Amino acid sequence: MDKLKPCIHGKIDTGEVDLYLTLAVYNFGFWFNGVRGFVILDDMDPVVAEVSTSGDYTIYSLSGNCSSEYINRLEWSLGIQEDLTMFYKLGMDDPLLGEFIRKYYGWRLRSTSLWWALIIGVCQQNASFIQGWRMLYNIIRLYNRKVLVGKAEVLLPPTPYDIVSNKALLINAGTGYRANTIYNVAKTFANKELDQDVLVKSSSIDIEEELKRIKGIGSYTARLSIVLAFRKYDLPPIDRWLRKIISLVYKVSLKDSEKMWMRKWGKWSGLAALATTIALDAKPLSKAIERIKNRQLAPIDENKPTPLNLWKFLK
DNA sequence: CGCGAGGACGTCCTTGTGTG
DNA sequence: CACACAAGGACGTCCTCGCG
Repeated sequence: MDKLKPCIHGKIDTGEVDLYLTLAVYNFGFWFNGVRGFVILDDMDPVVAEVSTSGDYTIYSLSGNCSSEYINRLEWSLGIQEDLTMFYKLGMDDPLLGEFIRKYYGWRLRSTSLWWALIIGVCQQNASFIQGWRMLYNIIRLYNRKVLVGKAEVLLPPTPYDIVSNKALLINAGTGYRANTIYNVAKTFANKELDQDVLVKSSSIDIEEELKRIKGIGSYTARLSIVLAFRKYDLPPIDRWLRKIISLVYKVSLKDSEKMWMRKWGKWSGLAALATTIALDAKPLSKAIERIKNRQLAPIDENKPTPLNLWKFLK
């Protein structure tokens, strides 16, 4: 097992960002325990930051040296510098997201590598929220890639090479037909046909088209991974669930839902889409509609997995 | 010929029904 | 009441078909 050595200590000036929320949402127990999180800054040549909810951090790398660029990357991953003023302004009185935005204004999306973002997207296909995250959990557990961060063993997502050389584990992870798509994605990365650092310079529209060339990656998956990996929010990943909800809340046809959403949220459309899943605890459609009717538009911590408390269940 | 609508597909979860 | 099992629901992508 690779041993990572500490290279930079520091404290994040969090401003209005709530690191608890930011680390908790859509996370696993092995990466967040309620007070400290591990943020993977490089999942190929492993670089991992250990971050406390108060902002103290240590960055670890193989060599024990690392450029201060990694501090930027950590802050970027946690959305520290992201100015959401306009997003809040747009959403403050929104019938769907208003309450969430008022109560959870400290939340920031936690970004991932494009590689892992695509896997997240594929696992959400044709699956309920918990089903998809269980697949991701299984993938990480089965490939069991670990590094030593200080004294702690930390799991990392498998690399594209791990997956290309052992496709069978994907099937065991309960990914079903998605195994083929994940394998296709892995091959694309392993063959260097996809490069996050190159793509980042393109527009969302062009990135989406590029990603859709991979068989099994459609519009939803491409857009979700653009949101997660690039913090570009202008193209919203809208699934059946959100389409129905939009049509209900804003009284538009299913067909016009996406147009309506983009008109309302503009360049924040993708972030708003993700926020909606958190606000409604990613409940299946029928339950989500009930929640909207009862005006329960902020997360409720029941004893069941939700985006916000997932880390308490999948450890 | 290009485009969009809509069906097929596939997997696991939830809900409902029946059994002991 | 506990459990097993069946049926239906939740979903995104791909492909076909028919329309303009």
